[in-house]
Amino acid sequence: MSTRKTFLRSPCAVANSLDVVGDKWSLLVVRDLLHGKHTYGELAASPEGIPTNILADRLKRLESAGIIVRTPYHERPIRYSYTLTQKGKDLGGVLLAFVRWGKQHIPGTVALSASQASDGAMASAKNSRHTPG
Amino acid sequence: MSTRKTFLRSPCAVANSLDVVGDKWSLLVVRDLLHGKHTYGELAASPEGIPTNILADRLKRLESAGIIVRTPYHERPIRYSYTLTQKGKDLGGVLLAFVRWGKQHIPGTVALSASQASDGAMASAKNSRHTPG
DNA sequence: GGTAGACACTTGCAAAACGCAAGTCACTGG
DNA sequence: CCAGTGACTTGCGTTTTGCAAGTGTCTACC
Repeated sequence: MSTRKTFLRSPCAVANSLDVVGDKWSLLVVRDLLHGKHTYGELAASPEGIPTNILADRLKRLESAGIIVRTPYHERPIRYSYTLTQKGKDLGGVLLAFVRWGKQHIPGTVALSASQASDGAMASAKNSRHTPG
Repeated sequence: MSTRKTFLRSPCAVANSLDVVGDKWSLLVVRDLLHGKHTYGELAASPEGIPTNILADRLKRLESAGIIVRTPYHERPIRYSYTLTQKGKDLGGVLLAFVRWGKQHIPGTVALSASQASDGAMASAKNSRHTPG
């Protein structure tokens, strides 16, 4: 399902990355996945309150972008588990950059995710509160 | 300008960063500004072709978010020059993370910005004026 | 075996954002 | 006076978002 399906609107890596994950929700889903969540219900329960139709749509998009994979973990009422591919895990660097910027420039924010993903610089985000999100 | 003017939908730095620059165009504007562009016309001429109403809106949003500042460079037909604040320049780290990810995972993309600044040097991207992206 | 949940989604709209084209305003140059 | 440029603004149709409610399949309890 991927034989030259992409016309790039420009060769810029930033522009094309944003075409894939440049919306308000995709990276939050990746963040939660990186955090160890892996079911639809866990993802839907994040404190930002993603609408369920958006979540379903983002999961489809992220899957077809090769960022996550969907594997059944229960058969008869079919239930899927979502996990990051390497491509998805590599977004940890982007998440970390956002965490750093947000912590530095938006008062009241803390690092709740991505800290141990690709850089140990802020692995101390665990001693704080740990309500999911 | 930082006395709890906004209700954060969650304390997560990623979520709040995305509320500010989590759309398809804002970071491209920042990229161009980092690249040395600074007038409306230069920004509108980027290869991704941002619609002018979107550009005008993003410039307002980025200004009220403290990411850019607008200073007049011509008086009688008033013309403004847009430049990044430190907060805006610090988004270079995010851009760089996107460049890395895009180059690694999206075939056909190249780093047209932020790449030659390598790792930590983004913050010093002032007026180097490389080839426009 | 009937009712009550939970989980993983879908579906139906209304509201907002986006994107294209065209228009405006203040000048400059001929 | 008329064409043109730079910096926006306005109109309007399309797309995406967001809220609520609904569906289907099971498990739990009585």
